[in-house]
Amino acid sequence: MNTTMSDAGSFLLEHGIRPSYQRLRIWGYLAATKEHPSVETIYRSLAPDIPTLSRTTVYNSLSLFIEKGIVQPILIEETETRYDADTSQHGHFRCRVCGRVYDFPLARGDASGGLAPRLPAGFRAELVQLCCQGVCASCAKQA
Amino acid sequence: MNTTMSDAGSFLLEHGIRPSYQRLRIWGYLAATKEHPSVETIYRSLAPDIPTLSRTTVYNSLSLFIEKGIVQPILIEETETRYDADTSQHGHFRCRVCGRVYDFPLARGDASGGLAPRLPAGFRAELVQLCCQGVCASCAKQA
DNA sequence: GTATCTGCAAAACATTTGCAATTCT
DNA sequence: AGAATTGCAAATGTTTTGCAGATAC
Repeated sequence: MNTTMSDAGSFLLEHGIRPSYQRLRIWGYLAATKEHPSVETIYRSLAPDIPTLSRTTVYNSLSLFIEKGIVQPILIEETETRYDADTSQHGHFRCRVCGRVYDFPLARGDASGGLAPRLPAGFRAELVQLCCQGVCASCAKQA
Repeated sequence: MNTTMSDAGSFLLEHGIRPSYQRLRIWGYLAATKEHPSVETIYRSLAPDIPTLSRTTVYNSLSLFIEKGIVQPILIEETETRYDADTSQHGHFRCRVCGRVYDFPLARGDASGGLAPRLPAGFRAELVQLCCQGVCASCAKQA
């Protein structure tokens, strides 16, 4: 990705988010990584550079991003929520050895498979998530 | 389901779990419900009947059940983990209005769709979960 | 009699809330 | 000035841990 800070500003504005310095930095960090970081990871990555940053602001910003639809929370760990700036349809894989969370593409889904599950009549899904757990290629090699 | 207490005892034994009274009751409760209860729900349901029961024992028992593969934790709520005694392949739907978690069957999965996602080479999935969120039929009717 | 299991109390975390200080317009 | 935002401190709620007593084999 080749997103400059001012691009990010426009992007936030377009989604009804006032681009404060903290929000820009948090968004910038999240958009640039594929690590699916937790609040703690985001905080620790930015804090050295933004000494006054607080965890509360990270929580606040992420809640706002989720509400505005530009970030997706990933419930793949028992202990903490992870966040993903990629809101396109894809699956997540968590390695139980190293803890990393990977994206993976979904098989081209026909209406009945993939991520368009056949729900009972009257049920309307707004959000669908496919989460796997296992051992990643990198950790499997070392075993 | 038509599981008696002694059946449950054999079932636990077969899975390497010593069937203490508490474990029997917790397993019995979980196996009989489709509510996907949290620790708190299980505790509050059994405590009136087992006055000395502690949340710790509920946590301990569930951890053991998960380790032995007879219970699945469901990470579908941000606040608390829910548990399912049905370890067969199925999806979960959480209603954001009433909070209930429903099971739903998965579309017959061909190898590339359903719940057999195409992972990158070297990745081995041990657990796959499909979680949806939205509004259930019952809550949609009332709106 | 030795292992295991239970349950209380305290600790450890992640997350939320209240509020005062700060920043932006 | 007025509204939104930040960040500290305290509260909340879930889950874990240490340990002493109870229970099972």
